[in-house]
Amino acid sequence: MESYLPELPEVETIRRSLRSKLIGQTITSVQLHLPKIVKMPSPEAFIETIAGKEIQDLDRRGKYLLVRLNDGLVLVFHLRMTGQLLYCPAADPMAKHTHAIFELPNGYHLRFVDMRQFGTLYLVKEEDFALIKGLWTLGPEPLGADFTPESFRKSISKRKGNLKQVLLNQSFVAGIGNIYADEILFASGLHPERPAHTLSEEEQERLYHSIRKVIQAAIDHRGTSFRNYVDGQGVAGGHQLYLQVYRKTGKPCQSCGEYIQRKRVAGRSSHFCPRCQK
DNA sequence: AGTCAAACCTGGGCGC
DNA sequence: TGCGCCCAGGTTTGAC
Repeated sequence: MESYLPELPEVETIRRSLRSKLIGQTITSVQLHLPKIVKMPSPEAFIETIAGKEIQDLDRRGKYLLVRLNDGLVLVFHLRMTGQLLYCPAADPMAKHTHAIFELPNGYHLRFVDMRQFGTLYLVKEEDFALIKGLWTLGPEPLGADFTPESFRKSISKRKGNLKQVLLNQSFVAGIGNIYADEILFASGLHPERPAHTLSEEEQERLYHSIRKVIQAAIDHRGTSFRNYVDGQGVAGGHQLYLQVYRKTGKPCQSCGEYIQRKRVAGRSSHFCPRCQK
């Protein structure tokens, strides 16, 4: 079945694929088949408030997708592990695990599908973003202008814990999950268990540039697909062809030929080259 | 306060 | 062939 992790590059790919389709359309109504996915407001208020609202823009912060509506309202999606957003004709057969259906006036649907039911929806005013703690406490966008080598060095030198933990911490930098954390650490030649505060200036610099390089490359490749993940228009990503360590346990390192190892770090499976990453 | 594990879920993959 | 078990993973929550 669908298997992928929606990290920043995947959510950005979904945003880009849906933006021109949705802007200017009015949400006629919403069918909520699994009410618990709506965290704010109540499912009843959610259904009532969203009807008749016009989609003005699609934005993204970290792994959150922000659908900006009129009246200052924002429909916020977090896809967690298996959430999908599909834009399709209303007549298309309903996929299993379709939990919310947004009906559009052009005869299309925007459907939220999520096998594991972890994904969450919110409908809030922009001024109430602070009510969504995970969104409010997000760190800088890795490709944003305020994520600079200087701010990065300052921030990471103060962090306790190892590099894997720090990269997965959304308040340190937004949007990195398990796949890209491992790929970033390989690209920078740093071991996932390396304490963050022990990096030399040169290593800090390398890590900073690897974060930007890996995330940008994954966006350029339209995200990473395992099995049959597709974006909002049914197009698969291509970055899985470029992965160096994630799910490559026992395969030779592309750089030195040593076998890629897997180890549990920070409660997550971590893949790395024991020779290249120090 | 800071670290860690459990909880939420389903389906794939494994051993027997 | 099929059953039962374990695992994946982001984030929040609760325990020590």
